[in-house]
Amino acid sequence: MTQGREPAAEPEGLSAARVVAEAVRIADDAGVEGLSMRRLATALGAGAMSLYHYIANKDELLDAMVDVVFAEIEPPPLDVDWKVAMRAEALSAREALARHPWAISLMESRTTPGPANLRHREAVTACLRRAGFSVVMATHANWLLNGHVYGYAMQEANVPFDSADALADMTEEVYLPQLPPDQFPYLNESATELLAIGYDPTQEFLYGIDLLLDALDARRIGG
Amino acid sequence: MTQGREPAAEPEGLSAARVVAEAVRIADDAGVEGLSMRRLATALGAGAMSLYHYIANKDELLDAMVDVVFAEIEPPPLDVDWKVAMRAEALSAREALARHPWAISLMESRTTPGPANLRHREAVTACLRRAGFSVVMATHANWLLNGHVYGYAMQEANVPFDSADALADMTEEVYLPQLPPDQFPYLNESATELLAIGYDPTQEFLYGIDLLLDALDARRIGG
DNA sequence: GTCGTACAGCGTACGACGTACAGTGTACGA
DNA sequence: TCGTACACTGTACGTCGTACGCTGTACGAC
Repeated sequence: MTQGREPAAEPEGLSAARVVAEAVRIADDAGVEGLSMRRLATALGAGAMSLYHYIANKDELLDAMVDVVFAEIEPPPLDVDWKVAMRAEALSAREALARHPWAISLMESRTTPGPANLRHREAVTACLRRAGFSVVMATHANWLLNGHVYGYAMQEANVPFDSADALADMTEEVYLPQLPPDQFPYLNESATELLAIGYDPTQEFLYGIDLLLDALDARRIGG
Repeated sequence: MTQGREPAAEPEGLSAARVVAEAVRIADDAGVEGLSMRRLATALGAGAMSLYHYIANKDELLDAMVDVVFAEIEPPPLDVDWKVAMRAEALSAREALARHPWAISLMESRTTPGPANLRHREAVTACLRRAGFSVVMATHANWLLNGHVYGYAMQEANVPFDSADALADMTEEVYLPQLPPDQFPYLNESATELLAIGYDPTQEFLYGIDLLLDALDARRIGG
């Protein structure tokens, strides 16, 4: 058996970072349900049990994967207006979640935040506090903005189309027929009109973020 | 073997509704990961494979379970101001998700809405349209309000304490020690201050809903 | 040079899982 | 009396996470 310092043909032998990175890659193109310890090990040119030298169990692996996603979110820049900064942060978060669609479902079940998560939260809180938010108002803002990012990602997952055209086709052929006007007059009307104007749900994210930032700005002092 | 019209000692023999209801009960006190077809069957006094006469597969069961949760959400009452109505609806949704914590993680992965889901969406859309929202503005409102409910539920799942006291204890003993002031000055400050004033994250939901309703009201006409 | 120890990795095995398949007894219409 | 349909089940297969005990190698101490 090939052992010791020559794993197979891989860069440098195993390591926690390499294990987690490969897990992310697999989840990216097969989903979390497609990520098994055996498959992960095979992709790394190793046996399944070797992974347990770097991670305690699969749950810890999932924790680490979520933290990788948090590490990809750009913290809000500190040299611009807070609204511009938080808008950029939210967009970056939305992009990270779009790159790793599995992350949103994992985040729900993970209760202990990883280091990248903490670092990111610190940066966001710093941005808000420096902009004049009180601790309580910054907490409100954090809950609202994060909630928008997560809530949008969840709803987007239920309408999984990458283009407005694809969504339009699907609406016409699948959704609308399920919405007879006598049973669902308002949904039918909405679907019809949105289809006609070439509706693109991507805009919803920005609409919401801007609405939230404006509303928070108005309540920034006082609260 | 006891067969035919006398299952065991259960109400009326199996049925899709009974299977789904029992699945919800099991998930309520053991989580989705504690729900297996064998366990569900045992709880119903049946063999595992009997379930497949009422549901095609486990995925379809999960779809049906999610729809049960939607059925529990009170539609917005039509005889009051739209803000009051939507506030009540959001609260009801938040309560349903709190009763069934597993639902939020399932909703992410389910793409085909069940009948209760559709009925509920129809009622919400009706409420908004009658309040003067255009189709597009109603869509904005829907995304935002739903997003808030889901996003809040997700964040709440990461801070799983039923009382402000329990959260305070945990903050003092576990969270704060992980936030040294030199590394996380702002998070440390926030945790300390929130701890001092007896912060209760439950209020965040209402704060967010009211902010959203006010902001949407201002944009109701035009948009 | 020899040896003890620590480390990295692996093979096997166990008890769960979802579910395909091939039955089984009973009720009921003909 | 019989055929068929129905409600239900036992067994078995392939997969999962992972406990356990084994390997070969590197390296410091002597």
